[in-house]
Amino acid sequence: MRPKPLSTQARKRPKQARSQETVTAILQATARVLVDTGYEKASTNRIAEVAGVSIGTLYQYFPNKAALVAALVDLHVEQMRETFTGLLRDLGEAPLPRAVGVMIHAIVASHQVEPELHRVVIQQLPSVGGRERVEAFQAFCQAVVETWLSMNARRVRPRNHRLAAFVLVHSVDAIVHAAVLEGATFLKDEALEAEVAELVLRYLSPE
Amino acid sequence: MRPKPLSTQARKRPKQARSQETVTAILQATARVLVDTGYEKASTNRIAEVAGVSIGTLYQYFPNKAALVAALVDLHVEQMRETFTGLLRDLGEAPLPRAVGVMIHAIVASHQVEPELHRVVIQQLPSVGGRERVEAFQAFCQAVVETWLSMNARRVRPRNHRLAAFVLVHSVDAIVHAAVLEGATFLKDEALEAEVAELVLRYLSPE
Amino acid sequence: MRPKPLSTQARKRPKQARSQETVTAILQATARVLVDTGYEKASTNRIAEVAGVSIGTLYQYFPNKAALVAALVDLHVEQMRETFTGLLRDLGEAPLPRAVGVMIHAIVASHQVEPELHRVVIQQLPSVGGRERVEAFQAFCQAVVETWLSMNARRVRPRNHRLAAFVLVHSVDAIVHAAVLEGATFLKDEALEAEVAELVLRYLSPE
Amino acid sequence: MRPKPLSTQARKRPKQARSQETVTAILQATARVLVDTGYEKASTNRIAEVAGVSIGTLYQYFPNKAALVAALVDLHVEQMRETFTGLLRDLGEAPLPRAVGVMIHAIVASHQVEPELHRVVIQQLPSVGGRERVEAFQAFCQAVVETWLSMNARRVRPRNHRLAAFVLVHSVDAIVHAAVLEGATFLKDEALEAEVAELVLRYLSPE
DNA sequence: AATGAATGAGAGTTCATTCAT
DNA sequence: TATGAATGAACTCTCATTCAT
Repeated sequence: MRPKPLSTQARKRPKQARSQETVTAILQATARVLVDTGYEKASTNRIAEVAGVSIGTLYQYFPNKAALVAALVDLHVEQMRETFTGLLRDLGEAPLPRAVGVMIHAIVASHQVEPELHRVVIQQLPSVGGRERVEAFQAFCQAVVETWLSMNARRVRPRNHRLAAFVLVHSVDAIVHAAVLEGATFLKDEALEAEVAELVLRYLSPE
Repeated sequence: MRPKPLSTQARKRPKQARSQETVTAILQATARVLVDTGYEKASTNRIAEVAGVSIGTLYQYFPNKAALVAALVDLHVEQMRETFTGLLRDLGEAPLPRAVGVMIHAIVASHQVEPELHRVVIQQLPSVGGRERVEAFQAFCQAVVETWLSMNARRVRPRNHRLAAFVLVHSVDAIVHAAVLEGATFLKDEALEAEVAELVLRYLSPE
Repeated sequence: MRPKPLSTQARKRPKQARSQETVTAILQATARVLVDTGYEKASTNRIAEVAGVSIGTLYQYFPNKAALVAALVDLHVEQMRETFTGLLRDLGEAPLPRAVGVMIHAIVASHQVEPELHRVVIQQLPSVGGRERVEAFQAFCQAVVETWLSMNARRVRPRNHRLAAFVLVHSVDAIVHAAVLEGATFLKDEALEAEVAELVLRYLSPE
Repeated sequence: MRPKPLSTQARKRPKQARSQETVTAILQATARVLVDTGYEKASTNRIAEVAGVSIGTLYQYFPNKAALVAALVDLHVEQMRETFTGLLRDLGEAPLPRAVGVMIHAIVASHQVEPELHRVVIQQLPSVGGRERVEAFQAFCQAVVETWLSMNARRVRPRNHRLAAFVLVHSVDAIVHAAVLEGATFLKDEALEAEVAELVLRYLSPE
């Protein structure tokens, strides 16, 4: 007997074009159902129905519900990461205020990729297969910030870069989260983004 | 399907001592099962069993699962609120650094009331009956901070007190959350608390 | 979290009279469905339906299908055992031919307790939970015969009593089985029983 | 439900060499999967995979699962039959003890052709397509024995040859079965075979 | 006030089988 | 002749909830 496939791994890599479309359809349906009905009420049968495939087809590609959701979260996190890193190119020698502005904007932007899906992912997903993937993204952001702090050590006040990265990423993240979840009245004008910049700059400034 | 009861309110207010004990036992069992097995696997039958009470008895006091969880969350939030406000007495005329230190400590302390339960409440609870109650506590904190800012308007830099309260509460909250969830290596020494104080003080300082 | 109940153990011991009836009804329904449709097509839903209880009730008493069938087999084997031992009292000092006749008759009789159910149990049950229980009965019969041989060592030819018991019990058992399964044309007249007695007596006779 | 195909017959007789190999691969895979995972867990998809063939190809040669298993059982029974008859040549005028010894050995040997597969076939196969084929082999053995009894009528005691064949074949068969299934500790030394010969000879001996 | 047996919709998942390519 | 994506009925089992006692 073969070992049971690890619960959150995809079942097979589709080879034909048709299957690729099917997988895409299933993941899109998963996102939609998750957003519409929440995780609790999102059943695999419903997802298959929305995807326009039979339940059997769904299970050909995903061994269980957790794996299905995990795949979707992976996709989402990957998109956030791309958006984030894409906005961070050429940051090296920018002056402090500009650098901070860019980084904050990158975080904000990465949270605005499919914000409704993001809300569900953050708020409702059970630990297994969901949350840790998002936390991995946060860890990645922290690493980026910590690296940047080290590279600009002479220009910033904090000496413990890891601690500073921890403080900064969580602060900014939380504020952005909250703003996104509140329906974004704050986010639309740039007051919030500026205020966050103020927070960060003052925290980093030598003196 | 039978029509779903909509209420999240408790069914009856027990007046006799014995009933009160029963309710307490049920809520404690709910907390334990929630912590032990997570929300997904916490069934009402299991909770009744752990409480040493029949399932029928449980439903005499709580009309449905949501109400049960809601009552537990209410209790928890109430304890957080008490801890929080308890630490905030006589803050009126304290100098800025001390006032900030006290407030930060109050937030930290309120998060350390039954931290395991807190983790479950924050991470796993479905919207209904759980999250909005926690958010209500955050809103309360924000109101407190906003009030304090207004009362100390001359001594602090930000002019938009609502925005500042939003920024501060979410920042501090998120950092504390994260620290609690990470197993609290940071929290034990006071480095983190000091760093957060730095963040807030610099944000508030005029010029 | 409690350890998962071993797969073939019953779930709870019913305390009220009503539940005892329910359990009986479920087991009877299991027997009927097993006989009517065979093991493969016997679904738990069908069994519950025939028993006149809901599927949930069935699962209150039996944690899974295997446990349900196992309980039924236990009951059946117990009845066979009672029939068998009931016919064996006062065998002690009977002359050889009479003793052999009685034992053979006991085996035949024990196979005629609900022969249709017996057929299903023997022919169709998957290893888990079914077969080994029947094999335990065979082992029991072997032990009885071996004991009897030892107690009558002077009167019988074979010296290796364990081997002799093995040979005898399997022979008689198989012949009876086959006769039962073939629709019992042989069994009705006593020719077969006499012939088996011949086989055994000749095997046991000293010289 | 689509109408279920009723046939147990193979779909087409492969004529080309390649097809023949494919069929062989499928049947070998069936045997392996049956032995490894048991009948319950043996799925046609799994068999096709093990055979290194697509599920579609499997269904080109076998109209359904029953036919597939039936073909395998046919093969197995055919091999048993060949082994059996192969050892029975030139039995005609052999003295009684030798003849009996040869026949018993033939039965034992025929049960040792792929004993693991035999176990599965005997223990696990559902009636349809499996069991009756094995019973056909038993009937064949009975016919052989009955014929031999008739041809040696003067030398043997029993007058009802059909009944005697029934008794003998089932006895020997059962003992051999049981020995094979028990892991064959008895079978290895020849004590068992000798004891069975004793049983049979005494049963057949005139007076 | 307390019990616990009973309910049953609906969940996740499997697998024999088909058919367009 | 071979492929493998797609199908969907049917399965086992859970759990929030009710109600007669």
